[in-house]
Amino acid sequence: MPELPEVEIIRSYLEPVLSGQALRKLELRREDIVSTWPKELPAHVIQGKELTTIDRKGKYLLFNFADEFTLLIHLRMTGKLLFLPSLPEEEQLQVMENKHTHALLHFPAGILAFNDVRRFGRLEIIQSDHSPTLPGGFLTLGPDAVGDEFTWQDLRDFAKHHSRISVKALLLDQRAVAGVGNIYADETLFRSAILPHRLAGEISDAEWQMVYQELRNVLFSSINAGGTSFRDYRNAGNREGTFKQFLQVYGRSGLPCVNCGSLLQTIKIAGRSTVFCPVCQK
DNA sequence: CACTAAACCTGGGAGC
DNA sequence: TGCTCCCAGGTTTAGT
Repeated sequence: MPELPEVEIIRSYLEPVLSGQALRKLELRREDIVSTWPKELPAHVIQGKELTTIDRKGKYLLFNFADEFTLLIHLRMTGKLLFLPSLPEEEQLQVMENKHTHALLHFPAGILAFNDVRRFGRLEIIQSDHSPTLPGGFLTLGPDAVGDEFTWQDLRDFAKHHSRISVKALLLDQRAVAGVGNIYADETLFRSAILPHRLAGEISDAEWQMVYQELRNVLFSSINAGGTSFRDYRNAGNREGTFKQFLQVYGRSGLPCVNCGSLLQTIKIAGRSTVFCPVCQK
């Protein structure tokens, strides 16, 4: 799925074209991709309401509507948000007829389609001021990885309380820092020259500062390049991002390290494939 | 606390 | 062609 940079690309694309518009209709082709908090809330409660802003926290998109309602969208692995007016007519038709298009948000400016092959993605409609009832995954998010409030000390402090997890597992833990997934975790650790299976409790302050800097650098660079399209990711205009060409380890298992020429290795950490250079990373 | 596997799903690619 | 197996930008839950 999209990680933070890809979700941010989608957010920044949609915000100027949709904010200020009223949601004319929420068309659900499948009911099971939507949940509401509290449960009794009907999903159509946001129909007719003005979309005021589109925010992002970690990998969540927040469509903020009038009267304190918010539509949370998480794309998980293969979810896409496609703004149909940005697509050639032929592609619009394909999206409308695609069996994996599960929801359509009708705005005056056009239709926003939610498409998700694997159906892991979710739409969650919440009352913004009822925080105790919010979905757990959203409530426990740590600081956003590109936000101003995020500091290197957040990483170190999380490590103090979870000293026996690997540094890779820490980066993937959305409670430690929100928005990092498998691609950018591996890229960050390579650029920091740190082995992914090192224990979080044994990372020095200087190393945490390095991880923090490299994480921010790679995320901002990817945002500037339109994100990474490794396989499924497309932006709201159904176009690929261009950051794949700058990946140094992700997807390069068995290929030579760009620094030293050693063959990159793959191990499993926290259930995820992890690619690293056994020589450059210490 | 922390690790693993399984669950949620579909499709693409490799190997036979 | 077709079958089987493995893999996938994520997260949650159950079991050890």
